[in-house]
Amino acid sequence: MTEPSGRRERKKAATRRKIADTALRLFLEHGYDAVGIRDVAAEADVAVTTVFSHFASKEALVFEQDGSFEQRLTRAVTDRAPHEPLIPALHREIEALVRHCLTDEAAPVWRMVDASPALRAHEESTMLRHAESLATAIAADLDPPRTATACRTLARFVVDAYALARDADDPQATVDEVFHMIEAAWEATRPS
Amino acid sequence: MTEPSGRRERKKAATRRKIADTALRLFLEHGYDAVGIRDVAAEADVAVTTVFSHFASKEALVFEQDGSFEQRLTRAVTDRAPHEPLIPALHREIEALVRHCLTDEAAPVWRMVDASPALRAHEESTMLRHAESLATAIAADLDPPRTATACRTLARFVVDAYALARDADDPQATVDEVFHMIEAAWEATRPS
DNA sequence: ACCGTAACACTAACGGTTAGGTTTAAAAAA
DNA sequence: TTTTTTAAACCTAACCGTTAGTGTTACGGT
Repeated sequence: MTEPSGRRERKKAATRRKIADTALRLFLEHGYDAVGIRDVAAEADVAVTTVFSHFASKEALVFEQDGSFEQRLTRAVTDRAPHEPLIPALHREIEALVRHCLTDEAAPVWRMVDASPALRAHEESTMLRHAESLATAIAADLDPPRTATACRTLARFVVDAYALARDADDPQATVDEVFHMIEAAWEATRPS
Repeated sequence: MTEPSGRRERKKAATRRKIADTALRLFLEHGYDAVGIRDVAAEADVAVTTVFSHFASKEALVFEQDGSFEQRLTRAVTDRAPHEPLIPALHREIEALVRHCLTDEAAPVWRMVDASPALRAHEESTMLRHAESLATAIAADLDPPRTATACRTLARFVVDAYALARDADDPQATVDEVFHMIEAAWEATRPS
């Protein structure tokens, strides 16, 4: 059909990035609740409707490039070294993701998220969606297969590890401790 | 101070119940999204502001008597028979709670909740709040104490069991399977 | 009988979100 | 090139949940 070539797409992407950048800047400067969509639109020099044609909601402006999270989780399962056990691979990936949240670049955003109920709620439900796709990735990639329930449960436990570690005093240690429990839970699903 | 006696309180309770009943009826009849707060207020013959003086949000109209959930979870921990192990007590309670959701009375409401993103999001975040208070209840009531992280993790796993069972094909079996994993995870936290 | 106050009402607005219909400019067709 | 089509962005105006401001009523304590 339409070969993806050209100015139109570039302009669209530029508009999108301009909106997202402007929004994040304003949010961090003045606080998420203090900045309205109309403010974002004005500062980015676009119409309000344009904002919503690029982003489904105000919260989505904050989690702009969050497609990566789901990808990284599922790839940690599917792209791992042959015969590498599942849990350590997930352990490593969650640890990396948690560490990324503590970056100087990412930390202020997460502080903002934790401060806003709307943003927290949005994050929680996207986490659950991610857990679902992680569950299917796990189910698809299992040498001795497990129950669908076991896979779904593991997936939820894994995203729990992420969530728990993110607002723990010692995120690093928390990831390890939770994964120690996850490992045991997963062992218990071994078909005898 | 003011002894809680009399007509005023009765009238207030009556108004509250009338609003909640009307709202739930309209929601089930026409769908949650199709019914506005103004519709609820008109049908209950109260002002819109009165609705919000009794309920914090539109979603709260659906989860009217949901204070019981948190209580039942924490009481399953604190009020259990002396020396009864923790996990089976939680197992029984979650099983009972899940079974309650499948009641002819409660099932349509949950179908409605599952159909509405707003309601789902609301439920998810209240679940996480419940997990937090369950975690403190667990931490307070432990013969050989465990890490705060271990308690929080267990609490989240338990509410995961509830959530997973509620939209599983065989809720009963799912509760058992998830709790089998939880039991193993909890064993792994035993101080050696 | 009186007063304080809790419950409710009314109006008007704010902020996120969407629908309707128009303009602009890129892409494809002629 | 010129024409036609299409998709991005615009504007206006509204809808809906929610809240603030400001009464008004009637219950309860004195």
